[in-house]
Amino acid sequence: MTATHPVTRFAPSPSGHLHVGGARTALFSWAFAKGRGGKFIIRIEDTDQKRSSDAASVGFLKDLEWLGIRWDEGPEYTAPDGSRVGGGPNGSYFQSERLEIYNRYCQKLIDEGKAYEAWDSAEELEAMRKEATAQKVAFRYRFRGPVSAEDRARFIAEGRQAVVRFRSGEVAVTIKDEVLGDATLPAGEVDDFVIRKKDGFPTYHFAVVVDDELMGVTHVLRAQEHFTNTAKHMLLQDALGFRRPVYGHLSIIKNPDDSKMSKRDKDKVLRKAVKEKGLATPPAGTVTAEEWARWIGDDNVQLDLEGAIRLAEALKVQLPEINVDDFRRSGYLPEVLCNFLALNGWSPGHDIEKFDNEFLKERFGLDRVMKTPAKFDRVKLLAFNTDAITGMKPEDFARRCREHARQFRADFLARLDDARFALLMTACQERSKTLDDPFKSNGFLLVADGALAFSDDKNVRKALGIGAAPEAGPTGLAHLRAMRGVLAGISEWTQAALEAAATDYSNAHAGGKIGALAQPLRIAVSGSTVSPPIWDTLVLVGRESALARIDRCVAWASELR
RNA sequence: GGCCCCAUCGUCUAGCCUGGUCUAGGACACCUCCCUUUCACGGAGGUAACGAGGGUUCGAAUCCCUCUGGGGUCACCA
Repeated sequence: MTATHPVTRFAPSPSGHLHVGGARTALFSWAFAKGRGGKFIIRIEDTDQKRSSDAASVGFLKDLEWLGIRWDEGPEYTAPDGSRVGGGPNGSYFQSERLEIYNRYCQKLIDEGKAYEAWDSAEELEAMRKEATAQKVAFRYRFRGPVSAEDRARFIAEGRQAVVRFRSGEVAVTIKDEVLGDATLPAGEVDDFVIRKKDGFPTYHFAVVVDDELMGVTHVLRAQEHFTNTAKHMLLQDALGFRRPVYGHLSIIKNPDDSKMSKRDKDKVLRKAVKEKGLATPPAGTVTAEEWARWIGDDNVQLDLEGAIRLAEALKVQLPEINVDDFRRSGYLPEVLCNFLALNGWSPGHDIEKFDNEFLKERFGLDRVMKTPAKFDRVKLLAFNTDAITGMKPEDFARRCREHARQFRADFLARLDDARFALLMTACQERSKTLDDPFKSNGFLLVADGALAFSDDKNVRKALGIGAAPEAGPTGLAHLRAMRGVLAGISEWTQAALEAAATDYSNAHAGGKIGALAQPLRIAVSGSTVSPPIWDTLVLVGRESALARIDRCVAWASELR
């Protein structure tokens, strides 16, 4: 590959979910390569045996696909539309399946005297670190002299295993970075780091350097936490005679409170709520006692998503969206998420801020990437999503909501016939900020007439005229009683007929103020003062249910004082 | 703590490289008013930033230094 055809890669450790920070890195890497006629590769960095690597380990691939980020090489994946991505000539794209390759290069380094076996135990290393801390210097591992053949044999007999360390040499290293600029680490900063672990697996530093070379990676975009590591990678590249990719380190994405956006944030919110409420046992139907105990006992333990959602509902707290999948569940559009993610850390200039991935691909470059960390502003994301939904063709909105419902709101699909579902869509589009809003805010459509709870709040009382002075005229409740009769006698249960009948009534009895009876009706059929337009709502609920609900509401409200 | 990096409205950012056109632009949020059968949408205005201090210069948001603040990293995790 020449410089005109760059190769980028996204190389996460295995995970079932794609974090927004990772999504942005992937998006930028994809845009950079694809906008220049190059290739985008995905590689799984699963060299840590302690982290499980079951089938769910590449669950995040579906998130990438959903965002519209396709890879030219990498794990094989079949998209929901049946198209296949992945594969490629440089496999395996799982590092755990490339051990012999790493070993070959590792051995080469040992043979050339550029790396060596180190037999220190964890305790010995710990002691050395303590010593360094006591002397207030940073711990740097250095070659401790050759190990004699007898010692080596003894270590092996004892069952000890060696790691392989890279002999870094005490040289200053200048990190070249297209985003942050160049930085020089003084001599001695890089120590003799481990390149092969006791278990025979390569460390990240070693595997990443070997794979980037073998896969022809020309440009590496990764999280800023790797910035200093780059020195190690450069030293390794020199020792191995490898080419050096161009590096660009991306700043982190932060929460509004300045903390780093983390997958643990959900648990953080839940723990806080539990603490505030002084809960000692899990609310019924949320998580099992064992899960609860494990979770409470260790702040590093994360609840599984379903359990976390149930607990959040029970505690009445809102879980923060962290993963791409969370935003999907909340009804955000993938193109909006991409747009917004790109805006966190990059901008095309000229006051342009709404764009699609095609535009990103054409315009993205490292020179306009921000060096500073960005706070993830969900409010602005929501505004972007709202704009996109408002501008959507009604048929597209309906189609995408239906798809969303299939995944996350199956009960609506089951309960509403096609005509009503379609009406719900048209009634909701202009007031929806997400694909989930039509469902989230219209739960009253699913409850049985006899189970609808009326909200006893200020707005409801005002609309119903509870406690109003008699001389103020007929109350909302009185209008509701009267409208019950009007509605029962209506010939056709359509928006037009309902509105006409209500208008007649309001002209005759409410001074032409339709709101005087629309609000009580809304309360009666939906339980609160908020719903889609009232005539749509009445049609959605249906005549029989509407009348039944009005009766119940009248009975309920008559008891209010 | 050592090493490295960074610094424009509350937030995301434009401008900085190639000093003057910047009494610093846009977007989201916020405030006011209008529209309105609820909620939301929409319309019209408005508040709001160059972290501090020194230089360089006729002139600095833009160049240099110091301070302050923030971030990253110092694993047999990636």
